[in-house]
Amino acid sequence: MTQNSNFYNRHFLDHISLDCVVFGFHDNQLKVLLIRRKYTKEWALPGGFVKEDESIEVAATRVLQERTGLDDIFLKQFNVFSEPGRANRNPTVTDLVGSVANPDLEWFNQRFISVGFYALVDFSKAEPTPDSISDLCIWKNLNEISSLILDHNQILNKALETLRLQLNYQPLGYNLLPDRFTMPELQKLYETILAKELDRRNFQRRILSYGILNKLEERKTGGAHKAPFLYEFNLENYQKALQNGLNGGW
Amino acid sequence: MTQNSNFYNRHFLDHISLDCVVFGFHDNQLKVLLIRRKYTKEWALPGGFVKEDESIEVAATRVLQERTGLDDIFLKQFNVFSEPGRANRNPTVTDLVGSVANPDLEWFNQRFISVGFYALVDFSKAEPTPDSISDLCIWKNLNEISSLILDHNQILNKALETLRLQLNYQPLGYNLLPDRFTMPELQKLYETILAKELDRRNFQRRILSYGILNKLEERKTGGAHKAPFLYEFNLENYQKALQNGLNGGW
DNA sequence: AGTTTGTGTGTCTTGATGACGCAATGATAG
DNA sequence: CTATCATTGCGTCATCAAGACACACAAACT
Repeated sequence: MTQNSNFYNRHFLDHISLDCVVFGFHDNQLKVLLIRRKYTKEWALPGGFVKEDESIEVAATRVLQERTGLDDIFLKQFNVFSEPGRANRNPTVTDLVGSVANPDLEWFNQRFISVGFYALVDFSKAEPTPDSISDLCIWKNLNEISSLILDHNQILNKALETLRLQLNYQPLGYNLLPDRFTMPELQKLYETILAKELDRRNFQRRILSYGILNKLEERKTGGAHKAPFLYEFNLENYQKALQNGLNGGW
Repeated sequence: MTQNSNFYNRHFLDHISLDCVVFGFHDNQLKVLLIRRKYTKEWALPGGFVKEDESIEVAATRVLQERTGLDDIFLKQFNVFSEPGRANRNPTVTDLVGSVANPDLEWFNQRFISVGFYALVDFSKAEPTPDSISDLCIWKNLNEISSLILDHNQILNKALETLRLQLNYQPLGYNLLPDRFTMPELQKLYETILAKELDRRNFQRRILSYGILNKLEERKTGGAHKAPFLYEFNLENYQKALQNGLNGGW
């Protein structure tokens, strides 16, 4: 009985993979971390496999550490992708490495069931790093992402949909914005995720009513036009809001 | 390379299982479908494995068909449970079948990563049926469920938590109540899931404002006290509400 | 200095929500 | 047969959140 297989001398569970939709925010644009396969030059979500002694969350954390250099990433599993059809579209071994010299690489040809995670990271702190089968790992603007391998477009869309839902009962921004930020920046983040415009004044009133922000004395200098105030997240209340939800319907 | 193994002559993927938290509603009580292991007499959630040609959703549907006799069940995956510690607590083969006569049964001793589903079914239409390694399959009142095998208590709690969250932006009841029902019955369903009492009059106003109910002329006879009106779900609006959400925060 | 553009703050209205009142109904008890 | 009682139907009031919008202020550019 083989419970696992070798891949570059590491033990992974058969049939189980994970894919990460890593969101970042920069230049008022929502960005997603992508990797590019060495040989096919196709784009894909960063992903990985599960070691013998790892939970799938630990595995995802490890993968993200490798891809971004960051620990302590906000991570959430949101869906399992398991259509048998996924496997048909799996890259062949040669797609991945360009040769089949290593018999261990046949391991890639099995059917995979993939657990989707989405992650929120501070754009400025991440250092995108490709994995062994990729030659590029970079941020792409959400609206400039075209065709990804396999069902990765579907995974990305589902992640966005989930993020939008979560927005309704969870605070957001701490993991995506720098420590100090302006109200327009926070609003732009919301608008980008929701893909719609919000009223400036109503947005501010609502966000402030959650009590998750500290208003600073300082203003953002350097920009053209009137200098906006800087804010920071009130971590204590932010965590509370994450746990208890924001509005709570019933 | 073994991509799968035999178990009673059927091919399942290694390492992957699924567990279902099946909710039903009867006698103003929220109930969960449980099975009892033949040899250890321990209680567990109904579950199963994934065949070569199945998605995990199809596998869960098949399992639920076998356990309840029902097709077209409301089903939703809500979490993946993958702690390596789960495996340590896996039942031994002898726990499951009482002997190791069949070498295929060693298959159970591998590590499993389990996808959790919750299901909502019409209590009166389900016919609980045990699987091959169980001697009982019955409904248990939510508040009378004690210790389950492995991490099944944790799975159940997470399912409940998810259900409560969904309640905030999705209609609920069509899958759990008979075709025609009274307002107090619907309210009791909500109260049971939320584990708190709601104001009768405010509940009615709010539920009716969603436009997912048709009020019938008929009243429920037979009960002591004033006869309440009967309602049915407006399926068209109900489906719309499922898709678009109820309140929509932003 | 006036214009432009974005920001800070406030008002008005509408609608949803929570708390609660009261009359009507239908079985049951005396 | 009538009083009682629990439950239901329907309504009111106050509060608060949310959308639409007005106006003044600040910083840079012409």
